[in-house]
Amino acid sequence: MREKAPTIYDIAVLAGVNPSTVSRALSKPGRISAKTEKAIQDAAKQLNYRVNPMARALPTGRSRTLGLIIADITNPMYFDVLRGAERAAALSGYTLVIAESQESGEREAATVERIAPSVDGLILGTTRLTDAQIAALAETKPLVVINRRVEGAADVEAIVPQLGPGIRQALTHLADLGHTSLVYLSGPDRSWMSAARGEALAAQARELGVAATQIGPGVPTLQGGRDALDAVVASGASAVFAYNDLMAIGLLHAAQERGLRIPGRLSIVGFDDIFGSDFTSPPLTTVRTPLGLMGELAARKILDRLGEDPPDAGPTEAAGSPLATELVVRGSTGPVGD
Amino acid sequence: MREKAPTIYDIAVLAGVNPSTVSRALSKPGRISAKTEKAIQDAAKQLNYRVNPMARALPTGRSRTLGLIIADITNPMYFDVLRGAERAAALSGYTLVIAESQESGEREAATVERIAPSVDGLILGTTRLTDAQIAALAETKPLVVINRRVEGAADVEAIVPQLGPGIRQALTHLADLGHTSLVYLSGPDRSWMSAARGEALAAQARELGVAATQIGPGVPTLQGGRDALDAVVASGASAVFAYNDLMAIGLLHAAQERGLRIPGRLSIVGFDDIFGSDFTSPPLTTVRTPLGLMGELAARKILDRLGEDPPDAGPTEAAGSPLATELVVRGSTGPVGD
DNA sequence: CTGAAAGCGCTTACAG
DNA sequence: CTGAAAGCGCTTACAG
Repeated sequence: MREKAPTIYDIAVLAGVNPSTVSRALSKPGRISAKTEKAIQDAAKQLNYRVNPMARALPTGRSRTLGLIIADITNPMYFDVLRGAERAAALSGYTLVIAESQESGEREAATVERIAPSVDGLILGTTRLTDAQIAALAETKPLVVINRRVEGAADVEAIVPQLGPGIRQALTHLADLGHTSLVYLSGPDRSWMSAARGEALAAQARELGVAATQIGPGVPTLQGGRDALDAVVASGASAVFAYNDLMAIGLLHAAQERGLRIPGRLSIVGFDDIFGSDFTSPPLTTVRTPLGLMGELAARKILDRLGEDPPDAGPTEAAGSPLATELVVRGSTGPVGD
Repeated sequence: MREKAPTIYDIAVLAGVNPSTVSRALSKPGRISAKTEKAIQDAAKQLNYRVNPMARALPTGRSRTLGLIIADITNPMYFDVLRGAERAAALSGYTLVIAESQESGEREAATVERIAPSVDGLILGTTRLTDAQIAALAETKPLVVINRRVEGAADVEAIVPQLGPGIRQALTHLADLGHTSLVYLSGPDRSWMSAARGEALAAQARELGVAATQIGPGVPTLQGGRDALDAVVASGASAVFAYNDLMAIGLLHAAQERGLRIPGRLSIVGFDDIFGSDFTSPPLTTVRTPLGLMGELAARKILDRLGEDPPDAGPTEAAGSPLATELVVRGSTGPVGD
């Protein structure tokens, strides 16, 4: 029922040339005499030829495929990363393979084993692998990690947003509103990014002369945010930064259920600006992370290492500091004690 | 720097057998004498051998890869579909390739061209292809479409949720609250699912003796929901079903900004129960679509056609009617005129 | 510029 | 049960 697809041999017969010439004409146009090339193109069109990617992959060792591994596909943090990576890959004719590691280091290792052999490069979203494991993987093929820095592994590229600008803006915004003390509700202990946010916050708060304490660690979910309400209130701070938007939203809801006015009684700031963070009432003020760009950049770095030229200098490059965070002011922050 | 991976020839030498025996031992264990198999396994382990998926794909014509194509990766409707499909694929040792068609039929066709040759089966999320195009594709390899029915193409599997239960529950819920007239805010004209929801709603409303009108078409986004507020109010209905949650949430926000109490003045029901639909105040009442299951089922159907046995009879099968929708009652519906 | 040949790493009839 | 051989559909030195 399914008739077999035409091959370069069929084209060769039709165009009256050798199969190797067909291969050349199709894979590196321009290196062949114009008329031979045209005859081959015509024959290919006539036969409705499509190159067989598996057959091409064997001699070249390249599958033109990139892998993206994330802990939880439905974590909204990764929607934009996924989109950015997919678009960048598609622009270079690459295909994105995705796999979920489901929150466990062992599963992640198994997932990597499964995916790695068939991709030309790998992007690790939320990785729980050790630095050593990551470094070993990077020996094998181009590797980029997101939201984490790997020490002592020169060939592991890290895509980490620049926290400074967004945090500075947020702090200034709160100071302008009269806040003099704030608290950071941290995320998981093992989260590299949670620590980075806490440290950046503390450092800049010090500079601006506002008091900053830290509570946690918390689970990076809505429920984790809800659970932290008591501790947040107990901290006495008038403003809180949650590790991520999910926690911020959970906290917002819990606070409102207890009758605390937001932002009157408590100003809340999240991180990332995930989908849905503007659905709440009041909508969430948050430090936006350029997730889409991060995904795009991750894919581009791998493509560069694979020797693929950028399809064209998109608007991305134009931005001076593409990975800068920025404050998105919405309704969950306001004058202190309002 | 990157040393080349061991092959079955290396194993063959080490184990003192023919490469073809290695191939058999590795790809169909049990068909080989126990001790030879053990020797081969040991050698493979010692060399840290991994089968080369591209090399395996060439003679077999199977890449052990499934493709999922959706219009917009960041449409939350597809998060769970994606997850369900990825998990089902992973359970059978398959890998999921994903690609975005970006809302255009032509791009979708191009994307399909790019993906199809390297996958063993294809899942079409939001497809804009014509029935004829879909039928033609299905000649090539196993194909499943989601949220759409394709006429006259016996080999195209369609995964469509069962609208009846959820809609019946919603209608009963509203009737119990005293609502006697409702309006359906439809989605895009060309959306198969928008029409299906409208028809199911109209039919069941008739049965229950509640008046149902329809307005639209609308754009299936937050803004589309906002834009429909005037028309919804003008309809005079006390309750509105929006085509999807995004529109429902947009409508909710616009209504509140105009000072309409929700649900006092207007009860709002969405469809799908996407991520974030419980972030609003009041949280959204919605007809949940079993998106994750749909993705899982889509992948399973393809795997079945590829001759892969179900890894084990998971809880999924247990459910009598796995694709039934169900009402999730939250705060956006209430007594009429409250 | 193009042909003839070898090879990529597997799988699978075909023999024995 | 296992070996020897051919083949999957490409690519790429090597000649000419």
